[in-house]
Amino acid sequence: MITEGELLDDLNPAQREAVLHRGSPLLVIAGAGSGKTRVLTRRIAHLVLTGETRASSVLAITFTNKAADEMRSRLVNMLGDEARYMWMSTFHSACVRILRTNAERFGYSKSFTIYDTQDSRRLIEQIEKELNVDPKKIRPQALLREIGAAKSEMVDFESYRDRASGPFERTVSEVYSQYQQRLKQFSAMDFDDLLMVTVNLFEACPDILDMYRDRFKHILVDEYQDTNQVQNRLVLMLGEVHRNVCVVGDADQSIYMFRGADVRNILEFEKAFPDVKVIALEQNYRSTRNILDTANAVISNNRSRIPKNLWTSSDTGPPIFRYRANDENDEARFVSKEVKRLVDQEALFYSDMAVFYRTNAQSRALEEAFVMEGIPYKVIGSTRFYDRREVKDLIAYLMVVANPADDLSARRIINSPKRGVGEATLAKVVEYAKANKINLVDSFSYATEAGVSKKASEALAELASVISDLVKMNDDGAGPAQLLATVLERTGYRESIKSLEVHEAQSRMENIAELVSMAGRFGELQDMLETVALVSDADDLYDIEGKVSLMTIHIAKGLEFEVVFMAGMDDGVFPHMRSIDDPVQLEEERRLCYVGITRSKRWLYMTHAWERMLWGAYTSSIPSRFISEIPDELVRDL
DNA sequence: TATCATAGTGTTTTT
DNA sequence: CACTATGATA
Repeated sequence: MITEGELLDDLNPAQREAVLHRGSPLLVIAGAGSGKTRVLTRRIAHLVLTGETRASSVLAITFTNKAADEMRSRLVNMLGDEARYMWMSTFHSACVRILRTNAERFGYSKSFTIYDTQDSRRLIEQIEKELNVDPKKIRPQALLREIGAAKSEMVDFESYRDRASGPFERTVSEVYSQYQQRLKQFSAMDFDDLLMVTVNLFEACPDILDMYRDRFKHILVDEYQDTNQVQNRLVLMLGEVHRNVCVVGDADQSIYMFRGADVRNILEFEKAFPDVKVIALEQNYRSTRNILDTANAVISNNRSRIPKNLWTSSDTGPPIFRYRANDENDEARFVSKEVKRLVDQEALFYSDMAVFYRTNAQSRALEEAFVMEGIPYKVIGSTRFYDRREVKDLIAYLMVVANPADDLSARRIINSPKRGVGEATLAKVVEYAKANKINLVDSFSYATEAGVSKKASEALAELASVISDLVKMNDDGAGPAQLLATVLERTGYRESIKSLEVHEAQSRMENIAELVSMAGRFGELQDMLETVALVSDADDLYDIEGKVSLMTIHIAKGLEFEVVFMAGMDDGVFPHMRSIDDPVQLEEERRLCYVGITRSKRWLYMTHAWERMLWGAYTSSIPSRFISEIPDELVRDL
């Protein structure tokens, strides 16, 4: 176990102050690379080590599950097993935990289902059709976005209805209301509900709120600049009594406005707690001076910004390298050659390097070039493993087993694998379920009564019997892996894949195998489904050993690399077209650029292409304005 | 009902 | 271009 001295020894005065401060709320303004994670970890360790707080009274919120796991394992190293009792997770995971414990108090089943964005979109599209709204004219995504925005400001569908004006908002209002009713009926919640419903729960049941307020003696939140209003509300609610709230953030790294994040929460925090202690961490330990100067030069172009002076005592380092490529293939070739050269001449490892881009689509050309050069790489993010068709299909079976009220998942499995159930059959069972007020899954056994053809009703009866067996197995304690194996065999899912094209079949089987092996790590179905619903792209960061990492800049937040390539530095790509004529959004793009630059410890490359394949046609572009914001003397052309 | 071909349509970023 | 939605045909 670590000693108190060791905890504080290698900290600078500001960091130490942040670790030691007591007695009032604390706001740590932490510049990029200033050691905020270290401060957060040490602060928690110090609280527990000195006996001031028990680990189980600590609530620490991070941006990703991965970050939470890392912090927890560091704390376990410092404090021993007691650290395992800390609440350390994302807002979403913490809320799920609270909601599961108290679900019955507000009319949801304890085994409520969590819908991801894709599920929500499907449900909304379904509702649009029922309401005779053309999903082509008003895209489900647009509705979901609007509904999500409302939820992140805690506007429920009743209040939305009251304030709706104009045709669009009235449509949204109708869909929103239907959507919520349906979610409730299915005992399901979407991402935004997890947060909003928790706040509602606390408001409706003061005794529950008091319980958690009392329990969490210390609350710590990382990446505060990326919290939205509901999250802010949760923190303020929970922290109100003990007031031992410590939040860490950097307004210059706020890059999730589009998701409802509100930098003003940092200011709100100061307003909510007038006696707040503010500590600024301004020494950067990560990057060379050239990189820091570059970052500072770029970000200083943001007008709505509180100036800050991030400094470093490290060496000047290499200049920023710029390459002007003919097209995206030339750009990718340059990057791959340079990666090779750095490995050969600078004795760097592949895992020291990362390539960042603005949009996932840009990874393609890079991947091709890497394959060509034989460079090992890993694309982080892009299509989530759990979003793959076959994976979602199989998980839908498990979701129905865990929560039979989940009609959306029932709809998904009704004809996958294909069992001769089409639109007509679906309509009949849906109608039957509605008329008899039963779950859609339960209607499968009454297909004949519902007027379904003999062939289809036989298929549905068989499906119903498989599901009831699965439910029984689950009750008897069979693990998720065993359930999956049963689904694969009994439903003919495995068999159905054989009819696919060889390459496709192989890739699907691989994914299924991975899913089954992942399921094997869980004893409880519910645990598995929860993990599946809440893991993010960024949580996928294992397995980069010996590989170059490719990712969007958003995912790169919080990471650092010896060498960073920022590809696609073209006006229109980055900053993105849709942000260019809105000053507010342009500033967010610039912060994103700042985040990218500050990920680099030593080498930074920016590449741009004069021509780029876009929507199947070559489009010409000019270098990103962000490049021209870097002082010339820091840049070297290659 | 399934399958195939064709048309149309859309691409930011994600817990 | 790549994906999906739609519609004609078996």
